[in-house]
Amino acid sequence: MGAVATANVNGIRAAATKGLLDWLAGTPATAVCLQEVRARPEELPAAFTDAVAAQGWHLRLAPSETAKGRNGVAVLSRAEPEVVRIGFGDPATDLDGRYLEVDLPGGTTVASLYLPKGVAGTDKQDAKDRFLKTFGDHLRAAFDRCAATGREMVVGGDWNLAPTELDLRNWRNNQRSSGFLPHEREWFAAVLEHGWTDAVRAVHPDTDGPYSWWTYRGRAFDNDVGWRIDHLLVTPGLAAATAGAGVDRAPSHDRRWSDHAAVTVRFAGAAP
Amino acid sequence: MGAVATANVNGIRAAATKGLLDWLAGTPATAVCLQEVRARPEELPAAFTDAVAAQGWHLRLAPSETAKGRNGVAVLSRAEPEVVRIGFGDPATDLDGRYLEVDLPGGTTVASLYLPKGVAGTDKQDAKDRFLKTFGDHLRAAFDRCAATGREMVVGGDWNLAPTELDLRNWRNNQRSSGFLPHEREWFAAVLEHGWTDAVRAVHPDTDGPYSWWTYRGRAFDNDVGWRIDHLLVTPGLAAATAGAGVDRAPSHDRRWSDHAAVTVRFAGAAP
DNA sequence: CATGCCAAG
DNA sequence: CTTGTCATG
Repeated sequence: MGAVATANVNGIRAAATKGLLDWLAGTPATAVCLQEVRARPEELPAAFTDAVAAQGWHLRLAPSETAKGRNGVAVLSRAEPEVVRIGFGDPATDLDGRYLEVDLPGGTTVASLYLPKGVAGTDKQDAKDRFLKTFGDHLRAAFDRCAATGREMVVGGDWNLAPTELDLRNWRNNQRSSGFLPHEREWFAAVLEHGWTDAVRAVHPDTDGPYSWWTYRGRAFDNDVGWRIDHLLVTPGLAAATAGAGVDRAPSHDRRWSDHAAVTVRFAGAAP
Repeated sequence: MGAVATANVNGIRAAATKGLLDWLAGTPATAVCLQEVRARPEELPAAFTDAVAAQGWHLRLAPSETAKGRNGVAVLSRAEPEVVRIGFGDPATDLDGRYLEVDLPGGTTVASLYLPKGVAGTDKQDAKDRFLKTFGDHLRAAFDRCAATGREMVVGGDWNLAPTELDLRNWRNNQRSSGFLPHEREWFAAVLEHGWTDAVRAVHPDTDGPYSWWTYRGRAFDNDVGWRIDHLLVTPGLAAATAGAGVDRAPSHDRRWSDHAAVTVRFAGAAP
């Protein structure tokens, strides 16, 4: 029995002052994927790294080497990682702090993903689309490798993409918004078609949401005007072992430590 | 009986959240010179301008037209100004939000000055030195005009200059620092020589300080490692009427609303 | 060490 | 609306 969580922390230094440590202390997860860490390891306050270590976490962090204070993904795990891989072999993005894989003891790989945010009709969307192309190839190859070797894998992250009409509050108004463009949804559908399982959607096949991101502007959080863009994709063995999945929506606006909420999947049995 | 104060607020919007309004409500001053307002009039929160008006102040603000969020001087007065003049006729600096004069009813002029900060040996020092030249001419001309017409005048501001060894804690270490360069001190001495009176120094001729600025770094405020760079210069009639002058040092580090403290001069009799 | 600006989200 | 950066103080 174990669990894996993912959370876009929107600046780990800010989140640390607003309750991230309390959340970490209480999560059932044995591995946590973080995105938008927005700090290099040496920029983390000692008080934070000390507290994380005291809670029994191992931290592996892939900051952006290309833009200070931007992006940055990490994996916290209760077990010490055996192998760490930064990027997925794409020279255009490997140093951007967007993808990190750790192999954990027991045959499970946990990956943290921060997929680029696009702006429809701009060069940012072009960059996102290029990432989707190369990352889609990586996801399929990783799936096949797991199938061949018997490993299990979780890819947790901010995918900056709502897969279906269930996954954002105002889908009709957002059909030309990046994150809900037809070709982005088709891309995600093809990933699932290859064999990956969207753990939260598998557990909640018909509900609106649960959303995982709400803009800080206006009353979006209080009115639950959100998007489900943070996903945990799992290989078939973990999909079969899934015992629950959902969003840890903060109890109140004042208790949020990010504009995203953490997403968690729990597994029955040994894994991971 | 009246009083005039000067304060570099280091961002009036930030100062407003930290106690500036309480200080304004309690000051005996009938006119207050502000520097580093760092906002245009339309950028001030309505709650702030409303509170200021409710306290009975008239606000005249000369923001920087050349750099957003920089400089900016203002005068608050209990009486409504009769005339407002921005700059002192120097095309190189008039639009920089560094100098404002208001003529108040009763024959008193109050000016708010934010003299450039220099960095010794750089073009910033060259700009400061050019300002000293043209502003020194203005000060002398204004003094002579007051003498000829019977007006009184107060020039309050951040002069970015400690006039003597009494005016900074570590003068030996700062002999090559901008703000304590020999030619800057000579410039100030020449201003006094022309007839202007440094009100605080006149009241406290022999004391170290009182300092009016302490860097936010380290424990400068708690250890009183400061500089006296905020001055109120007055014409002879007000110098003769001076009943007291000093620095309103905040009671604690936590109660400061700026890295500068307010400086106040009190007058006996009618003026201003 | 704090300000307001900025690009980004 | 919030993040971290930056230039400036």
